[in-house]
Amino acid sequence: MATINDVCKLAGVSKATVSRVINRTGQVKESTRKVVFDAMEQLNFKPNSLAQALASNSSNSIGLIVSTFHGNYFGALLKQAAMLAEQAGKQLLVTDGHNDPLLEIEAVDSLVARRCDVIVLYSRHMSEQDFIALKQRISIPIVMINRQLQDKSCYAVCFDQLHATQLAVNQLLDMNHKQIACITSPLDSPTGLLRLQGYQDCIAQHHIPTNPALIAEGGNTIESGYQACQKILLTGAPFSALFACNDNMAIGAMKALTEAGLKIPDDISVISIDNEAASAFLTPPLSTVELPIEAITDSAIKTALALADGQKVQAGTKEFRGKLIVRDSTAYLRKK
Amino acid sequence: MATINDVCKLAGVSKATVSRVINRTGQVKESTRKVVFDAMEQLNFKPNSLAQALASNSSNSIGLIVSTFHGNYFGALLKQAAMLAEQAGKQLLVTDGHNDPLLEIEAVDSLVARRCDVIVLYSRHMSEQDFIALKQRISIPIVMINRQLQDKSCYAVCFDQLHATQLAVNQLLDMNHKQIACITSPLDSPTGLLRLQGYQDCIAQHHIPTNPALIAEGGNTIESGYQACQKILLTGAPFSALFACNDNMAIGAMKALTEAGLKIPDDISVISIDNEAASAFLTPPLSTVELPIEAITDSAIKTALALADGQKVQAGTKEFRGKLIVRDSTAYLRKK
DNA sequence: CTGAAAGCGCTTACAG
DNA sequence: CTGAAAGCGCTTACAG
Repeated sequence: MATINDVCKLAGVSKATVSRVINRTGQVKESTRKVVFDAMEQLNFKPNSLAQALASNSSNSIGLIVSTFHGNYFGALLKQAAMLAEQAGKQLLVTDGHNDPLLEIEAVDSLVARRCDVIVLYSRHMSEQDFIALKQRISIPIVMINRQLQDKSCYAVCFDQLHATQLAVNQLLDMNHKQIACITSPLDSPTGLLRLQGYQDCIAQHHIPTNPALIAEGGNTIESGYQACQKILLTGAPFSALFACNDNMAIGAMKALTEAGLKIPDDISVISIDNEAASAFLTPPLSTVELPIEAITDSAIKTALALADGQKVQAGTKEFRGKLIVRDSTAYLRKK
Repeated sequence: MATINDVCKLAGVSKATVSRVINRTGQVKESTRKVVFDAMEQLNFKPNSLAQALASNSSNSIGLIVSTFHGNYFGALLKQAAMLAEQAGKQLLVTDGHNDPLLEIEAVDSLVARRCDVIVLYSRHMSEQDFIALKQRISIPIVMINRQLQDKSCYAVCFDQLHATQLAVNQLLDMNHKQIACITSPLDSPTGLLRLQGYQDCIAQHHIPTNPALIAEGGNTIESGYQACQKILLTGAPFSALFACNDNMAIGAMKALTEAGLKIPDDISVISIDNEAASAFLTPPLSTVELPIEAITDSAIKTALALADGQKVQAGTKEFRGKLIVRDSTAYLRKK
């Protein structure tokens, strides 16, 4: 692979000059620019970005850690992030955090070793304490996605989980449902806990006692929603509506309900959170809460870009709100 | 950020020695190893992988270009690739090719600039000619996913598209369907063309004339499947079965059929290709062909790893076959 | 077992 | 407008 020295020889100029034409920096006479350019073409020369990064002390890249590569949710996030990074002329280095706080830290370290200009971390499980420690340890700015942080000196963006949950559950309550089942997200994560809490708060505000038989923990997958719903059905506890903490679990639950001979929404109303692409095309179409995944990604990446650029950025957590989308899986409770 | 020189000073040894303990290479007395190790700990030193790559002339990374970050399909591929790369102790550099041959070439060049040890390219649109030219131009080994290449000196893995299509369409034919509609993938890609051809071949083999009114081009999305199906319905041409070239389009089509008052599978059988996670949970569950996405990724990455390692690898295209999964969206044609 | 020195492929003051 | 030289943070023969 041709190096800058090969170009120098062929063009008969110094490395400094070649560097200037590569980077369009400083003054270069048009005629010598052309000579250098032709030499680069002829040798099929591509500057080694590792060497550039080392010499200029800037890798011109932003590191992104996602919880998992799986699913439409992170697909949308990655797509948006890649687009913004490209627009800004930055490399995007993407890493899989494997949904595990320890592996997330490893992922961050690998990004640190590659000297990213800034790191964006989407974490479901890392404790705030660990995050702060991490932030102190590395000397690269880091922005967190998906978490409401107490520490106001951190950069973070997240969804208003309680609000999203309220939108969903209140919709059921407004339709006169009293006996509302809930399939939760994994309860070892802050998001899972917040959504469960939101559900419980809404129920409590309407002076409805919580019924543990109507709550089952899921794993965010279709299959887990199916199983959790079967578990609730098995208790025999009556309910007229179901709130699933994400669309995938709602899809699984709808299957379990249908198999149990229940009609949606005639017998059971179903609502959830996410607005996956498939949700509008289910039978019946799923009522859900859309989360502004593009907007949150935008905010995180733009903050990161500004930080990488050395700009002063307002610290703290920015919160984004979801939007209720009512479709045909929810209906008013019929008087019996 | 601490450098190797800081560690040298603190530990009172030379760079060579520090390098040896970092890389566990050569002999180092246990006592000095410990001194160096402690110094690294104390300084929170992480070797700069850019400098390592430059000095050792190996970036220890494999570059991967996907057609798009969107969707479960590439999510599964990325997840698998990330796992294998990690196991092998390699960095995985992922880039978005934006489903466009020109941007794919740009993506490859950016990976070349980063001096990946090997590149894996998933391309839907790049012509074989362009690929060969690309391969010649860069001096890094490259393996192609998703394409059957004529040139036997290239490394490639792909699905047997004709076979997958036959599995689906023959299932319909075996169930006595004669009038079979088809929603194609985009016809500007080899995969789209192959699947259409497979459909046409099967029909022809059963001496059934092709009816252009029963064929509509889709865009691989749910929405496009919905629209394509409406278009077919509008022609008024009778059909008892529908083959959609992927699950997403089948989901959209099922919606359109249901809205038109048709029952699946009583009035219309539906089958497709992909076996998305949601497909088993639709009403009715979707018959489809599962493609071994993990296996193909495995093969591509392992080939890449061997190439990066300088091993001799058998060139040519490896082909993988899908598996028919019959569920309830298909039924025997009822005699009328 | 350890160190001095050259080198990886660039960038960037500094001088002219 | 251009070049010589130092330096980025490492690795790797080579010598001892």
